[in-house]
Parts: sequence; C-alpha cells; structure tokens
Amino acid sequence: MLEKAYDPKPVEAARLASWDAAKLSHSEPRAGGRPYAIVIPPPNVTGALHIGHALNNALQDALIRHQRMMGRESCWVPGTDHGGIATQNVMEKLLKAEKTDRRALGRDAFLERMRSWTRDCKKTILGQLHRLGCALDWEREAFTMDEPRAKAVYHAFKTLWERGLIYRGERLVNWCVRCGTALSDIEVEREERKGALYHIHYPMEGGGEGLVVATTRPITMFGDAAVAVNPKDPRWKHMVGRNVLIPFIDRSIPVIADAYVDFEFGTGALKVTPAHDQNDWEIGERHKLPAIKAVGPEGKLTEAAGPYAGLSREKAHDQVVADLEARGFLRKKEDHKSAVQTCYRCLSVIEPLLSLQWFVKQTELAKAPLKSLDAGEFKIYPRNWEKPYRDWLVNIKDWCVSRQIWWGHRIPVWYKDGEKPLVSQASPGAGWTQDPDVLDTWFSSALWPLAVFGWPEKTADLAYYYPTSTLVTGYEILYLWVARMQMMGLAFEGKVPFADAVIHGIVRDKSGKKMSKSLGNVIDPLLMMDKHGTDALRFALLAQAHPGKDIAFDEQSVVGARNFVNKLWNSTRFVLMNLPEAPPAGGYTLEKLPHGRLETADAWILSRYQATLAKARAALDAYDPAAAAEALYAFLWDEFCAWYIELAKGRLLGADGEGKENARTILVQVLTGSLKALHPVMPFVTEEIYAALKPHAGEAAEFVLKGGYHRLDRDRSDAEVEKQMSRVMSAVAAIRSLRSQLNVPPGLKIKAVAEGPFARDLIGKHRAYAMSLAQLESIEPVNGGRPAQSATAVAEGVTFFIPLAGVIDFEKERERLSKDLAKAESDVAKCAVKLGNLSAAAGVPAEKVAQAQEQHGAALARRDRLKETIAVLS
RNA sequence: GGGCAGUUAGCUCAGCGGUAGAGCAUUGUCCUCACACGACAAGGGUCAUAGGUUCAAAUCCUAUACUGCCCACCA
Repeated sequence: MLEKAYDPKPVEAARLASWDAAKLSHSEPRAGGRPYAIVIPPPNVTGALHIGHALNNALQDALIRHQRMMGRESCWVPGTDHGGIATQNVMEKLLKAEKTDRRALGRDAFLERMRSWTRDCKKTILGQLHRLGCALDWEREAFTMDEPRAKAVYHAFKTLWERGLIYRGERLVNWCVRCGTALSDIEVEREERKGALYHIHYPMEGGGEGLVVATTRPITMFGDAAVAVNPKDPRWKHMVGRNVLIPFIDRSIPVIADAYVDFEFGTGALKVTPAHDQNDWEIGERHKLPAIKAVGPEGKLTEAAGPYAGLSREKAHDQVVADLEARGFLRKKEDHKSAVQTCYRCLSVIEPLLSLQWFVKQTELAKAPLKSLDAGEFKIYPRNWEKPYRDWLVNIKDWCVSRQIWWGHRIPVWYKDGEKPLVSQASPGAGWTQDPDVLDTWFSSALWPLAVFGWPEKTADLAYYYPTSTLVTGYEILYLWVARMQMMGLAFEGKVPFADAVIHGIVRDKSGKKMSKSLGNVIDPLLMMDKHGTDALRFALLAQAHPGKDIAFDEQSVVGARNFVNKLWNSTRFVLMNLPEAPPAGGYTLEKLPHGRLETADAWILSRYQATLAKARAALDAYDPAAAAEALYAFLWDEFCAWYIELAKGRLLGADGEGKENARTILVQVLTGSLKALHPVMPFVTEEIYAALKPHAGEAAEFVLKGGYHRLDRDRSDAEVEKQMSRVMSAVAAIRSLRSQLNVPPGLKIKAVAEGPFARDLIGKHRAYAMSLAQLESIEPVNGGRPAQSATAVAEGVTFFIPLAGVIDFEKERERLSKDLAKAESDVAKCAVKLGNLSAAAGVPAEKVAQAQEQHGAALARRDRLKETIAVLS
C-alpha cells in the first residue's frame, strides 16, 4: 500500500537508479523511421546550474519523453561548453583570492588548473541534469574542448580558411579592458548612462579663433586625426582646409568636410578619432587619416596623450576635464545621455580599439540560412522571432573570432619569419610559433550539432541523427548561437542542423525582475527539488512555460505543483484500495467494457479523457508544454478526482457486479493513461505510480517510456453524455450551494423534491449521483405543489424544493433568491441580445441560431422559476 | 531612430469574434471512510484609453498612453 503522502526523495533516487541500470535513455541508430534528436545547449562550466537551466532542460526532457512515448527513436545528447571568457574569468577570480594571477602561473600551469576545474564542474552540472530527471543519452557526453570536438574545430577553421572565408587584419574591434580581449559585435551590450557633452575649444594653428567641438570623451582627443564639419554648414565653411591644434599637446590636425557630420548636434564640429570610434574610422578611411591610439589595451592612455600617458581612462578623464576647465578650453558642459557599450561577461565599458584580429566573413555564410528560413526548412517558435533573426542575417558584419585569452581552442595558425602563415593542428616543425590567441567560444558552439555526432568523420551517428529535430534555447543567444549553428551546419553539411528552434523565456523573480546574485533574488533549482520534489519543480516551470514568454517565478507555484503531485498520488492510492489484490486475467482493459451499456458517468469520463489526451498531445507537438500541463491538471483534479471518483464510490463500495467492474476498469485505465500523458512533465511520480498500476491495467512494460501513450479513441467522444453530466453537475452544485448558504451541516442528509424537464432523469437514472454528491436522504417528484417550509434551488432543467422546517428564514431565503434572480435576469438579457443579433443577421448558420435559442430558452426558464418561487414566498 | 511583445480578478498569467477563466491569495463551513499537500461553498474584473469594422469585439483594425525586450554609427 502506498504511503498517505507522496515522498519524492526515495522515489526519485530509486527511479533514477533503475533508469540508469536499464540505460533507458540511450539511443542507437536503427532501421526505419526518422529519429527525433535534440542536442543540449551545453551549459558553461562556470559553476552550478541555475533555474534557467532547469527550465531549458525540463522543456527538452518533456519533448524527448513525448517523442519516445509516440514511439520515435529519440536521442538527447548531453554535454558542456568550455565557456571561454566566462570560465576564464571564474578562474581568475579564484586566483585573485589566492593572491596570484594567471601570468604568475604561466600559460601551461593555468590551463592545467582550468582542466581540473572543468572536470569537477562537468561532474556537478551533469549530476544536476541527471537529478532533474533528464533522459539524456549519457554515453554520448561531449565537451566543446575534448578531442573529437577539437578536431571538428580545426577542420572547420581549415575549411573556412581554404574557402577564403577567414582572414586576419587590423580593425577597430570591441575591446574589453578588464578581460583583456577583443569581443565580437554581439558580445557587447548597451546601457544608457548619464554623462556629459563637453564643448572644447581647438585653437587655430598660428593664432586665430579656431573652433569648438563637442565630445563625450575628451580623452580621445589625443588620438584625433582631424576635425570634421558638414560641407553645407555656413558657420564652419571658412575653416575647411585650415589646421587647428589639439589642446595640451598642440598637435596640428586639419579641418575637413564630411557629410556624415550632423550640424544640428553639438557645435556642428566633430573631432575625428579613427582609432577609437567606428564612425570616425570610416571618416578616416574616406580622408586617408592616420589612426592614432590614445588608449592602449590595458585601458591606459598612450604616449600620444603626452602628459597624461600612463593614466587609466577614468583618472585621465577627470584630470583632462579639470585641466581643460582651468586652461579655458572648456567652453561648455551639458548633461547628456549616451548608450555606452559594455562587455557581456564583466559589464565593464568597452573600448573600441584598433588591433590585429582574426575574422570570419559572414555575408556569404549568411545566405544559406536565409534561404532555408524562406523555404520553411527552418522554423523558429514562436514565429515572431523569425523577423529579427532574418534582419540580423541580412545586416550581418564580419565576425571577430580571435580572443586574447588562454582558455579555448588555440588558433591553429603558425608563423615563421619569412614564411607564409600555416594552418595546422600540430606544430609544423622547429622555428614555427603558434598564434597566441584562442578562438571565440561560440566558434566551437556553432559546430555543436555536427561535432557531437563525430563530424567531420562520416559517422553512422551523423548520418542517422543529423539534421537534428529541435533546438531549445533562450532568445538571448538567438544570434550568438542559433544563427551561427545554422550557418556552419549549412556551410559544411548543406543541411540545417535542426529544423525547429524553440525559443523560451527567461525565469525572473516573482516581481518580474531578472535574477542576479547582486540583487539576491536567485532561486536555486536544487533547493526547490529538495524542498518540494523534482516533479513539482518541473511541473511548476513547464506549466508556466508559455511559448516565448518569460516566467515570473514564485516558490508558491512549486508548492501548488507539489500539491498536484500529491493529489495524483492519492487518487492512485484510492484506486488501488478499491481493487482486489489479484487483478483479473489480462487486467482491467477498456476492451472489456460492455459496449453501449455504460453509465452516464462512465461514458462521460471516457469522453473527457479522450479530449484531454488529444489536447495534451497536440500541445506538446506545438511546443506548448504549459497548455498540456494545464489540460491534464484540470482534467485530473476537477473532473477525474472531483467528480468521477466521487460518482464511482457508490458502486465500488456496493455489491460485486458489472457496474463495479466497469468502474474499476475505467478508474484504472483513465488514471494509467493520464499519468502516461503526464510523464513528459513529471517523470518520477508517474513512473512510480505506473509500477503499481500496470498489473491492473494489463500492461507489462518495464518503464512508462517503453510502453508508449494510450491509444486515442475518438469514438469515446460523446457530446450528448457530456451535456447530461453537465446538468447533473449543475443540479448538484445548486443543492450544495443552497446547503452551504443555509448552513446545513455537511453530514446532515436532506430531502429534496424536484420538478422540471430534467427532473425525471435525475430522479431516475441519475438518482444515485444526486443522492450521494448532494448528500440527500431522498429525492422525489413534486406531487401537487411545492412542499411547505422549503428552500428552492434552481438548476439547469430542474428546480429543487428542500423542505427545511424551522431552518428557513423566509426573509433571508427571499434575499438569496433575489440575488440569483438578478444574475438570471442578466443572463436572459445577454442571451436575448445574442439571439436578436443572430436572427437579424444574414448568413448565420442555422445551427448557431438554434444553439442561441436553446441558451435563451434555458435562461428564460431559470429566470421564471426564480420569479415564481419568490412570488410564492412573498 | 527602427522592430517585437505586453497592458484581463489583490498577485502571476491563460483565453484571442458569440453569456469573462485558472492557479495562488482572501472569506465561510468541515479533521465526511484517497488526499487538510484536502473537501464544499463564497467574494472579487466597465478585459489600459479613444475611435473604427461587425448582427456581435477582451478577442479584428487604427491611433494614444505607459511597460519590457531586441536591433541601430548621432559625436
């Protein structure tokens, strides 16, 4: 016998052990049928998993399990990402705490530390995914920096090089001073910050008034190559062609005319610093200006800054502004908001810096992804992400792939004096030195769906699983990762790496704020699992995972989910308690039900059951786990438990016979089928329950995943019986409401007298339902007028009189009924409007009009019954 | 500056052309023989605003106002 309350811990441990022992989630290529494959977005080896990972992986697991239940060979590849800058930053923090740094260690020792850290971290992360119940194919674990993946990276680099798509050049790149490396354009974030616009006077060379420029960053003036004005600007026309002097250092620069300059802005004169600003760089190109660095890679001012050389950007800024003011160069300072660029890894301000870097040409590579999007070979869910994705590809710029850090795939290019650079994985021989930089971590990530299956080798796995089916990820890496995988997959294999990309939202805190360590609002998924169980956490996340929407996460939702798990558990307990120890031969199967001789409740729950299964399945197919979870939750709790179980109790407690056997069969089958449908969302409790139910259900599958979903049987759908039941429910609800409002003690059975078109059915074939659910002592037809001293309950098609001598306060009763009447009147009015509309309009289907008429009739009847009753009371 | 979402019950969110829904929270009654992680009942919304389309609009269209996100070279 099951325990009274579900205890997740022992169940989860035992289930995981049995799944592992059976290698349940392992997949091998097999003949026949297209497989379903997902590659995990590999978590960075920077620490532990957070709640966003829990959502991301619960989603994937639900899809993988769903497809397995549908009978498809399904493979979910696990793995981790070395995480380049992010991981190196973690290690550098550790080293700092040890009062050392990477340079003191040296490259080799540093990398050794990184590898050891990575080993531990991988273990932690994969252990957490395991604990979350992820049906990952553990034998396929991959790491972006392991041997096979390194081979893939090399091969990709070499191929791109040979195709002329990789080049090295000195360009203006986004430089993170803190991380000490270049970043690609999409690794830069923007943040609006308050600052100032400084109007600085540049004197004319050889004396004269000169002009005033406006800038937000005075320190870049030491790198100025010119001052530009708009050729149409009359104020400055006379200055073009003359020279001005940079304050403090007195370097002479020309005044040039360039249409880029907006004469509405600032003073209409723009200082041009090609080495520190993209636009200025372009102006410099047009006018053949020198690019002079004012700030170096460490964030300190260079020799070009004369007296300020060596100062940090921040110190220099303050000093320069103060000096400009003291010397009278500062003509004006106004408040100004500007978007500063920040490093996505450490949030420090980006310095646009001229440096020698490796680039991948993108325009050519972006064509195939655009084509596959247009052809519908690749879809993004929800579809509204396709537009930004397309726009990004259309406006794509070359990708800076070199990083000046140590942790990563070292660029496989070797140099030797007097020789052309060589691309090689190993050293070409003595005298050759390898490029010191490593590749952007997203370079290896871009190859992930290929590399995990052994590419560039033509493996059987690659042939079978590639292209994969679905990729599940957050919108923050749509360009960074999704687009690049599409580019690489198409470039190397000519096929999209995955047909569908499912974009989910971010898990935020309960007030909708982004979780962050500094705000202290992070939710630890492990803690949630410890407190409430893994199934509860998964359900809570998935039930809120509406396509593409962020989740405002409140621990309360996990508690609610935990309650649902318990409800499921206890309903199983109830069913098992009402079954004989030994199930009948072959178990309780739906095939054994007598056709055409089912009770209303039986036919009703089967009808609802089929509808629910269909809905849940369709929702998962449409990547909408929330809809699936909600449908199953509502069905199991509000229909199966609240009504069907209650309706079946009479038969279960009564004498043996067909009715009892039917009830048992339906309880067993509906519960078993529902928990299977729920399995993708809550694998543990459903597996546990399945183990207890399967002998009774006549099933022998070792695991839920092996057995597959129950068959959908649309013949069980029965609109007529659903209507009958809704009337029974309405009748019961009316009496319950009356009891509650009149404070009739719950245990006290009362007599009821019924009249109306539905009264005969209720007193006849639905008698037992009404009696037990409404706690009635008896139910009889009205025989000559309503009983004296009775309260009235009006339901759909039936009116009850409940004799309650001495209990009724007529004043209160009238009040109560008046409230009902008001509601009924408003219903009548609404129905009348609708009916009037429909009858007046042309081209409305007769069916719709009939339906409206029926609704109107029912509302009228109810209203009239209430009116009569109140009249009698007065 | 461009684009995309969102604005529905106290909170978090479904619904997206035919009488306003869920979970949580609130109130009342009940430890009723599966479940107090429960049962039953109750209260609570002019569906952001203004126009329009329609027999009918929370739902479609057009503006407006906020909110959030993405993209973008205004110093």
